[in-house]
Amino acid sequence: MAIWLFKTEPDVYGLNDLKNEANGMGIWNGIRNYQARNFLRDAVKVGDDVLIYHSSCKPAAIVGLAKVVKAAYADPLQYDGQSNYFDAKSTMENPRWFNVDIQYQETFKKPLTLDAIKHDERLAEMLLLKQGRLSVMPVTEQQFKIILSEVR
DNA sequence: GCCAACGTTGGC
DNA sequence: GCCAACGTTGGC
Repeated sequence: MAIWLFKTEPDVYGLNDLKNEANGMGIWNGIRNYQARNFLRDAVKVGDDVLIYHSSCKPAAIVGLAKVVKAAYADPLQYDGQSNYFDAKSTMENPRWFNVDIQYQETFKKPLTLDAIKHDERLAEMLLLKQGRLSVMPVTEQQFKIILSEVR
């Protein structure tokens, strides 16, 4: 089973929004970056752990945990001409963009800030630091253990 | 297929 | 709100 980090802006859809969904289950949509899309479509599986990271806020931090409850399916908004997520080049036969569904698990007692991650040499290899703009990325088992030991 | 222009992300 | 990094688009 794999571990992922999903970025989101809490002003748009944060960990609390997910928590407040029925059964804590929400749709992870709006991913419009090919590298992130490829992870979502090809590698994110039911049961995988998902660290939720809040970006564009103070402080940017890993704030909680969710798990995948539904693997990739085509994002209906890519066909909706009224939506910001509309993509004229998507077809029903060949969707470009995918969603997964995740379920709220936990809010960390001590969110792990970006600053703290930067200063923890054990986490220096995290893709979060290496590729700042990627919004869906894998996390190693070892990194996951270190992170959990810091936040609970 | 190169590369300049442009748009977006996201930390600060 | 600025701007660096970097992904995408489109002309050639």
